Amino acid sequence: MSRYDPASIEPKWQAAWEEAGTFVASREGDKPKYYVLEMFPYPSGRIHIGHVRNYTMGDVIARYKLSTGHNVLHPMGFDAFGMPAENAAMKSGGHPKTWTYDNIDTMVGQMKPLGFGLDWTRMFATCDPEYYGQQQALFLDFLEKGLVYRKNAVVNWDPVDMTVLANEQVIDGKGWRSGAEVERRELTQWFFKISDYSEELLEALDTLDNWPAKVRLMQENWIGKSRGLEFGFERTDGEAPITVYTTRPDTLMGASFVGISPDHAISKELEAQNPEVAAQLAEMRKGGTTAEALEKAEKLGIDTGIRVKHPLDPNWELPVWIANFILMDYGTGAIFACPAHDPRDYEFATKYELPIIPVFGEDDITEAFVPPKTDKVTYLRGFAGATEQTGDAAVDAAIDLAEKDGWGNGVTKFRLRDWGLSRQRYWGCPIPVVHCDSCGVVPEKKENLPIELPFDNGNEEIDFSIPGNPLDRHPTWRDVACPKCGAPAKRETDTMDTFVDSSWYYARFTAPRAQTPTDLAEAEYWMNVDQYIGGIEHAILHLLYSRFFARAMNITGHLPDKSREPFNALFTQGMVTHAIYQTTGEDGRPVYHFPEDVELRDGKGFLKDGTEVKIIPSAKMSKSKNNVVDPVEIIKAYGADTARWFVLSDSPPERDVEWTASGAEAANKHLSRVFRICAEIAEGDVAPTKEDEALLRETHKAIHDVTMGVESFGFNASIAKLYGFTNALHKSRAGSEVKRFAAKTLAQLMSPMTPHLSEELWQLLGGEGLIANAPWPVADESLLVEDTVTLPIQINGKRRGEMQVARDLAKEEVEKLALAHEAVVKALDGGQPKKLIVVPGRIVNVVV
RNA sequence: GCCCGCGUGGUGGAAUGGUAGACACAGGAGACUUAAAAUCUCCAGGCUUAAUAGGCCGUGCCGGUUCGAGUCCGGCCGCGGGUACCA
Repeated sequence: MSRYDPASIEPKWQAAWEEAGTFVASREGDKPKYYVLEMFPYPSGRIHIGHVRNYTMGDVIARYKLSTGHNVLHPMGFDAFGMPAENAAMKSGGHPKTWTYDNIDTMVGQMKPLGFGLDWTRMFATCDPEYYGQQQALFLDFLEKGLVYRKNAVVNWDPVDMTVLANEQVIDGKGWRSGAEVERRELTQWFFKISDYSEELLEALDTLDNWPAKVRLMQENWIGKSRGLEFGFERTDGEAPITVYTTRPDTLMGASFVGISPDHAISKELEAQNPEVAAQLAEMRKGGTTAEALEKAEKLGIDTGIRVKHPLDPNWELPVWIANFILMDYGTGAIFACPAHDPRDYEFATKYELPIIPVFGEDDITEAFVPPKTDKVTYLRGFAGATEQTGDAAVDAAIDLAEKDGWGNGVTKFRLRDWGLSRQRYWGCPIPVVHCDSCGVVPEKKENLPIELPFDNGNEEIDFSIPGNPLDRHPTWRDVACPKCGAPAKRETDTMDTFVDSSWYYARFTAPRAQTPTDLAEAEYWMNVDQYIGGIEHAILHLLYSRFFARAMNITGHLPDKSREPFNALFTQGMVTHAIYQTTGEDGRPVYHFPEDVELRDGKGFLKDGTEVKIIPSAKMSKSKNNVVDPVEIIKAYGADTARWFVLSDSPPERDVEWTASGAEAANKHLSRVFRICAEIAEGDVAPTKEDEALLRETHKAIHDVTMGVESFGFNASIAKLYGFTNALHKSRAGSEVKRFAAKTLAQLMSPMTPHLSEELWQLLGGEGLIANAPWPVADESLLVEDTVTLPIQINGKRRGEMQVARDLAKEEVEKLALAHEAVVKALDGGQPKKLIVVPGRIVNVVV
């Protein structure tokens, strides 16, 4: 009997699938279609174990759907633009393009041996001119429909390198290379009008039944619809009033001061007039642009000297402060502060000794009191509605009053901001417009697309060793004739955010070689994505941007109406995490070490030279943190099926798993065992026995349970059942015919997870054709029900015994049997039960 | 800071509000073997007990709802993800 030898069987079956075109998506026949998509990878250089887990899950679905009679589309590509390629070029020379395509080659080379049922004929990378040229066409169509515009926005500015930094490149408020303190600076940039769709994107969340509730909740909070009051504070100096927006108008009697953003028009006016204010504002603008940095920054304020009148009491004057925690992007960039009921206002008021006046609750407070708006509270200084009411009711009453008295308006606002897509970087999709002195911003002509990135600068490769955007200092690329008037003009040198690339790739996969962004007939057939699979880290940005893009593509005629929500079902798989090993470099910034360089002793980690490293447990695998685990060694040692089986077993797919190297060997042992058991059965010649029926029942139970697991993303549960079924098959003394049926079924049930082994077993057991094409087994319902069940007996909720009863035994009979049970008799001690609960087929609980 | 999750044996984890720990890993005992590997059989939450039976404790911590809570509710603690230029 031959042994399980993945090294020989895996390439054999991969070749067989390729030759048969098993996974090439086809529209043939009148089969239903199924589109399964995993979030495509960034070509970082090597695939890691998280990719294997992600793509194996998608492959299980794809192969399962193929065997249940679907035309399956299961494509793969690369999200290939982005900073790491430029960083690599900066660090070790070379060109982002060669770096990226080399990485893609490597990764495809690593993925193919895993035997994924992918349609490789559709593969593309977003950095292919063929792809990004169509993206430029989309941009031009969006521009024409008013879905793109320009405005000022704040970026991280490194004053030493004279360059824009990504948030990731700002570490503790300092530039990652220069170490200089970062400033916030305004630039004119391109924006998608996603905010026009705030309401629709919010409401449509309700239709996404097959999305995780937590993702919908996160998007709901991100879109952040709020109802509040907008009103003007009259200035005592007679200048134009300051308009504020507040979601808590009920706390107006607790007003302490009016706060304006450092980027507010009044702040800028004062900055121009007053050098002292200018200096203080410069201080406020230090640090990064992230919400976290802004929120956590020490509260800073400047008293403008301006005074305003309280809308409810003309004799009450409030000071106007510039405050660094107020965002210009949200509301009107100005607020009234109520320190008693807002933690940030409280911190600010305490620091600058401004009044703190409670509006509801206790009159004597030591921290901001912020109960949920649905809670009823007692108003000490209410001015609208009842004395005792919920925050929501009080807000409504305050808005009504303001509108009735004519000093304010109830308005609905969204937190969602327009999507800034401009990036001052080389390795991205060029924005296809030209800046002309006389014509202004001129769209490039479609026939000139793609506007390709220049590979070199004249005769030499583009230089990435100097900070800044090489496109900006590339005259032959940058200087062009205006497409409209022909006069000398300059190409836009900003490129697009890489989120643009990933916002429509799912649509492109339906017709990856089309001469237009999509082919409507193909999109009509294959869209929507029936099952999208990816990491929870994309819950907000990528998924929201994609939802917006699908709408924009529908409006511009590139997608059918049904695709305005492009992903019918979403599954967010957990991440594969791994500890980060960190020390601190001479410059005070963190240095990350590879796991193989760290020795673990008593839960502490040490470098070879004995330096202790800080261990940050369970962190997302990230190339920049050097904690990525490479699956190649496992594949080499045990084969692809073992790797696939292993990443699916044990952990529920939605949960994070901490990577450990043990266990792979065990998975391999199990597959060898399955091979051995099946090979023996293939050769067996035993007449039917009285155990046949029992094995038949086990087989049908396995079909049922494994199928349920696959359908519900419970792959770990499916695998647990498969272990159980394998053990049952191994122990069974049934005849050869039933055993062969059971073994063939086992091979089929395993085939989405371990396709190569299953093909081999299928062949060995005399199955017809490829197992990949064999119809999925169907469980015989009549063989699933057991005649008798074990009923646990509880006394006061604690298990005290059990009894065997017929499955459909009447409730009264069960009660009678339970009361006669030894443990119950003892507990009752002659008395009557207080209560008797019988859950048929489940449990009996006696309360004494 | 804010939003969203997660927390169960030595380990990964199972459990429509109904027998907590399925299925595995690591471990232990035995069979086979000259021996080892491989394979096969069995044991296994903690405490109590010579052992078994029995009992008690036990799903991060504190409290609540319920006949019954890992599961639902409230409050903490810890860890992770996102936080709009990492992808």
